[in-house]
Amino acid sequence: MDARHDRSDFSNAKFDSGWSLRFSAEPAMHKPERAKLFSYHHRALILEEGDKASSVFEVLEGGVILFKLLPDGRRQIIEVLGVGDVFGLSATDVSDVAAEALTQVRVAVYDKRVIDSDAALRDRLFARLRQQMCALHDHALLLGRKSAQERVATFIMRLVPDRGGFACAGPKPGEGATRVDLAMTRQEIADYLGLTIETVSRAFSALRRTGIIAYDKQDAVAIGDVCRLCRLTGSH
Amino acid sequence: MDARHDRSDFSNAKFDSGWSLRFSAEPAMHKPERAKLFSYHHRALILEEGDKASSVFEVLEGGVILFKLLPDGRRQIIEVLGVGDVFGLSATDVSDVAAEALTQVRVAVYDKRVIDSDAALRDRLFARLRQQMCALHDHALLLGRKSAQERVATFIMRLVPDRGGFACAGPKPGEGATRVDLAMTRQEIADYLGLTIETVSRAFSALRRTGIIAYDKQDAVAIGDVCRLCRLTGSH
DNA sequence: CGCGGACTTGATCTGTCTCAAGTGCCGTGG
DNA sequence: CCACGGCACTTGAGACAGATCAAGTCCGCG
Repeated sequence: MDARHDRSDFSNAKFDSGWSLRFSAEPAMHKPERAKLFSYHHRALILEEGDKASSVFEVLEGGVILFKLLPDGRRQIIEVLGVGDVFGLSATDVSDVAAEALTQVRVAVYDKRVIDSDAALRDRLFARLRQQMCALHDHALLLGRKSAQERVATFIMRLVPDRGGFACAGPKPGEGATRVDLAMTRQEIADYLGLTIETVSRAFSALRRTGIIAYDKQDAVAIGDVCRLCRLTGSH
Repeated sequence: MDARHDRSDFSNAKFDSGWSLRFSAEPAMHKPERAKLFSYHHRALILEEGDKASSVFEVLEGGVILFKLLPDGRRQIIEVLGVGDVFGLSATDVSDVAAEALTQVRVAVYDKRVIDSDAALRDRLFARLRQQMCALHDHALLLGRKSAQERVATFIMRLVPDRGGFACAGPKPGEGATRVDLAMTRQEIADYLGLTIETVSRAFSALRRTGIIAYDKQDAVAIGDVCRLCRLTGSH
């Protein structure tokens, strides 16, 4: 292991923002006003790298992945977005990433002028952007410094609401196994975590073998002891 | 190599935003109004993970690195910031990253209320944030999918102004070797690129051996043929 | 001149990738 | 109802890029 900076008293546990993903529509979702609404089906391409995109997209329901391709076909999934997340704003008026629907998806598209004229909307989108920025920071740490096992453990933890982060609630007394829906294929998980599909598969198998997770359908995972999984993320 | 998605006709060259870094003060820098000004010397810690930070920091002169630590001491440098870049805004009012001065640095710190009341300032900071978001996207691709050699080549290219990106000017006729100042130690480069110091050193040595770069002092690099280096980044 | 810190280089180790078979499941058609 | 094909996933064996361990070298500074 390289890059050890001695801070043995230090843990970033309490600073981990503990963001997590939700694909189901928010019950009391902000009503989108002055926005165009679009729907996309599972796996539909919403935006390509280089598409003109000066508007802001907000996910109302479902999941979206943002990815980039290298000329030789290598793919990196940059962000996995859930309800409330935003995309489409790049430095230029051309998108720097491609966007694909992970599930059936509903999005609101706001014109630049609408955003300029609506302070509340702007604040909401901006707050979310800051949240996504933190997620990108976390993910850079994962991609640059975590082992395959730690990456997969971190990935699963991100799907558990209210756990593993900054304000982790701890296990609710008498709570059974937590169930999470991966909503991504092994290939997509691999492209997100900077691994190969085989390495991801082996990491899942290893977690299952040690009894930390269980699953029959491979995308519906039951976590017996969330804290035990959390300890494998490398962050705590 | 995994994750090949056949798009043989595709190149992301034209979408690469080609952001680059500048550490010297902008000649016609926006005059910071209603902001507190601070200076930090080389290697000074500006912000720690977990520090209260609800204000926005803007780099006026010099370079800043943002990084995260894992409890066992592994470090990942998340962003390398130059003049005009911003930091300090996280999802909560607590910083999710630490910030350190890479050089002698001058920063402006804006209070939240000042930003709310000044549309021009807000637009400027927001535009820069979008730019940094694109840089984070690019960097995720680098960390997740590029080889050591490609990472180092990409790193050096980012220090070359106006080249390798979206709107690459191409070589100026009659232009000699381009000189860039790395401004970072090998350890910092390694922590930024998700590699070890030895691997970074070997990559630099290999580039020198093949004549693509030259250097005496190890942080002052001369690039004979920028296009040749650019072809090693994996992006083009 | 001698020391320390940053870098380089070599030798070896190892985690992840690559290549190659599987296995399981689900939908289709006989 | 079952055979079939296709796709996603799993598993194993071996290769290899990059990490680790261990000397060096270079250079600035007291």
